[in-house]
Amino acid sequence: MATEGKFIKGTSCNGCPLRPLQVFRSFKADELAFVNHLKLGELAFGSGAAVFLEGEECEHLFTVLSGWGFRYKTLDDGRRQILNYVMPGDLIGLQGSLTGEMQHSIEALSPIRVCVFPRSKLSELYREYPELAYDLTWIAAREERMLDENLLSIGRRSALERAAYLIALLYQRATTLELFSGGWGSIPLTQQHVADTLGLSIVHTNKTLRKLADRGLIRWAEKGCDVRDIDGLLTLAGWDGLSEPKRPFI
Amino acid sequence: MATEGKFIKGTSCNGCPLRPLQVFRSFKADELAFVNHLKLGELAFGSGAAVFLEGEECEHLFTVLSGWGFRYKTLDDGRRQILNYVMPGDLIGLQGSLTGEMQHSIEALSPIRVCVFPRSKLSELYREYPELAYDLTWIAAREERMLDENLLSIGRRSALERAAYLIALLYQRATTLELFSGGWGSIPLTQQHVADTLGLSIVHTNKTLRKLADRGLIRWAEKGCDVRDIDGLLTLAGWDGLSEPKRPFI
DNA sequence: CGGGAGGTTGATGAACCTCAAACAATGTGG
DNA sequence: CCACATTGTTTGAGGTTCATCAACCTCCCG
Repeated sequence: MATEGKFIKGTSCNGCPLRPLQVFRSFKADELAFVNHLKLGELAFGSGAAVFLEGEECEHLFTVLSGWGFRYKTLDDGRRQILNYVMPGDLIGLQGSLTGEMQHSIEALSPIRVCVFPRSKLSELYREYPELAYDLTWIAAREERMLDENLLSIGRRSALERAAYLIALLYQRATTLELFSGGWGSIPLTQQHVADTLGLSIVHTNKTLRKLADRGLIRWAEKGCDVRDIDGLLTLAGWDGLSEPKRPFI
Repeated sequence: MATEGKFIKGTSCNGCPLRPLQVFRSFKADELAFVNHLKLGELAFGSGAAVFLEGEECEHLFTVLSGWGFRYKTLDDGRRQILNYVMPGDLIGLQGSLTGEMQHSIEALSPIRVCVFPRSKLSELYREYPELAYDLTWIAAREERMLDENLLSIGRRSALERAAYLIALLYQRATTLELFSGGWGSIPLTQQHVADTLGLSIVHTNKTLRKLADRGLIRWAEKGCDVRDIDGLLTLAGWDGLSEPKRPFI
């Protein structure tokens, strides 16, 4: 896999698949026009492709249009920590655009399409569209909130609670985005990904997931995970669940 | 302790203790005037005071002027995770200002003074001062970067490496702010704080810190920690150290 | 003088990691 | 078509790391 992204030029924001979704706020006409003006085109990555690599210069900002990915960092000896997952509507590369160099990597979990913006036009955005600028800050703050939750989970929850929290979170995020609507869909993960998210070894992750499956909370499918009992997961994790009101995206 | 904050009205930005520091970018005259216009006054908290509590409505933004504090979250049964430390120049309450309700708590580690801004004037800032707006996003992205590092540490480093990383980080952040200039200063922590940051029990934290001390890397002082060998800590943690160019603050 | 907060230490067991092996599913080249 | 490699999952054995419990100690303060 790990294919380079394929570039698709000149697609308009009018047919954006995100815009109809309930979760996202609607744009005013001039904002939409401006975002359309920002947009360079789209990129498509195959499953397993590197969207960004740590240390790279970052000329572009991406908004995910479809597909799953994950952000991660590694230590020198190869130990990997997954920081968060990226899903449709998420903005990626903002950190890099502000500081010049990416401090983390991003990899596609499934085939993924992103919308491409040049970072050179960011200052124009800040000057001309204060509400979009506010949205950017809001988006950064949302990411921060997710990281806070994640840190709490890894630092203070047991392996079983952690796994329950992770799967419940991914399930709810995906549900809000209507990714599972119309029948079925699995969370496209390997147990290695789960392990690297929870800070556990793959062996212990396997045994932990088995416990969740034995309790009827999840089912491990071919290349992924199905949720069987979301309330059970939430209870086990001691978590209230996701509350996301209408939110901005760019 | 845990005293309520004492409010001090009408202090100007001209005498701001942060402005002379090398780390911070300088303001243009009109920006400075605007920030001064934003500023309501200052608040002083005693050591151990609650600056913010999770779930609170958040009317104000604070910029730390002096002192140390920490951000944390807790699970229902009381387990606590420290997410990050706040030091002079850090903006706190941004998350809450954007989403209405604080998702984490902040407590003072030492006596702390903060600068108070009303969140109601944020929209004015975004409309009139795009560069300050950009700075706000930048600041949010910086916090995100620190959380990424933290997550990597807790998820994938051993207890000893984690402790080394934490102390090295705090030491370097403090050094950049010239907090230890002119002789001596310790990082004002208890071992309970270290434990809640690293996701360890207090007993094991104690044994881990003892190992660092036995190796001559740190010295545990009365109510705090002195760094003896910063390079040793960095090597042990497998970390390059902090690289912070001039950065914005509000 | 007593009490509380913070630090230190040892014993014991649980949680988790590493090593090792095996299995199923899938794809590849001959 | 089969032999073979690859990727992902599963399981057991044995060892390390870490948590919990229980003391005890020091320092500081009322």
